[in-house]
Amino acid sequence: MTSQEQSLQQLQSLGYRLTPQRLLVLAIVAGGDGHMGVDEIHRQARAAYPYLDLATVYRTLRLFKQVGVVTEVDIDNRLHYELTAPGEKHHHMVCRACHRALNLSPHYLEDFRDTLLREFDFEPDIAHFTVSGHCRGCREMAGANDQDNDSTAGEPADAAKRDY
Amino acid sequence: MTSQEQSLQQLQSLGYRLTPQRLLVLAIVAGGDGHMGVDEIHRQARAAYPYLDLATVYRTLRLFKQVGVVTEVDIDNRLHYELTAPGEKHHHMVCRACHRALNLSPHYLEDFRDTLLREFDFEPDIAHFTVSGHCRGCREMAGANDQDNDSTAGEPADAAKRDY
DNA sequence: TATGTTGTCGCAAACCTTTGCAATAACTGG
DNA sequence: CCAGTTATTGCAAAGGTTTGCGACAACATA
Repeated sequence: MTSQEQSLQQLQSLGYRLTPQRLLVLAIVAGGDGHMGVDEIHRQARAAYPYLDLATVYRTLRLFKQVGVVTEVDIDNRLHYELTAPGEKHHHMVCRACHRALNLSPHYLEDFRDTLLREFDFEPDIAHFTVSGHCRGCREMAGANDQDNDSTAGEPADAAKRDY
Repeated sequence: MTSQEQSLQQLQSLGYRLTPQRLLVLAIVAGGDGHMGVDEIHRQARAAYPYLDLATVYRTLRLFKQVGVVTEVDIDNRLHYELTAPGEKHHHMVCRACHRALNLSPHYLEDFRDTLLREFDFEPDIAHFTVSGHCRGCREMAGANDQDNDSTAGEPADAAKRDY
């Protein structure tokens, strides 16, 4: 049984229905390499099934996330999704300057999770954990920038103070 | 010199202008207890200055965040802000079920930050760090729920599978 | 296969947040 | 104190995401 079939069976066993829309979205996310934007998923889905609504894509992906089939990554305030590969799970570090997403092994979060659970009875949602910050390249480029550079621009190299 | 005056002077020294709108928003955030929603800030601001636009409130808060004057907290996909109290800095754990925000001492994040910096040259944006998950009360209520319960409902206690 | 139940879809509208733009106001230098 | 520069505002519109609702379709049962 493939990973996709497992996901479908899991959905069904939880009482969710297997609709063509869901099969389609799952196939597309599984077919893409790495995280895909919602609009891209929608565009590809429309190619096969033109009536599929964007709202349905959002709902489907939200459901998939909830059952663990996909992992959600917030990149520059836009939702992206990738298949949750069992055995290759990872979290993400997203650079706020260049908006690239780097993978982060779960290993780095285990201690943190354990601490929160032990100290506060708080179970962090590490499954869809994303750390935002600045990657090496963009940090070098920005030079001796203080602490909280929140440049939302598309490209780095514009550390000017205008247009906050 | 009060903390607010310091903030204002910092803004000015960075080349930003001191406008009545900014003074007002700062005063309101400073006056509130804990994090405030944008709409609430806007509502209070309007009482004093009816023409103040919501977009200005957003822009002002974004600027304040960027300079470190306020801390941003994402609660249930809505932005909230609180004054960054020097010496009492803290991060947040936000429960996805009851949407309450708990404070988290920076101490718990230092190791994590150091590791990311050392291993990946990635500087996490811990200043506005928020961990989402489930708090004690909601975990007890949900019982033996598996892993990723993403109930977006307003109140707990409805762990039914409908309305994903 | 026919029928009932109810989860899901498409559509439209709402929500929160951001952005483009011309008019305005804060700061600078004279 | 006046004029020039340019950051900032208000407004309107867009952008990404969510939601209400009636029609529809997936699943179960017989």
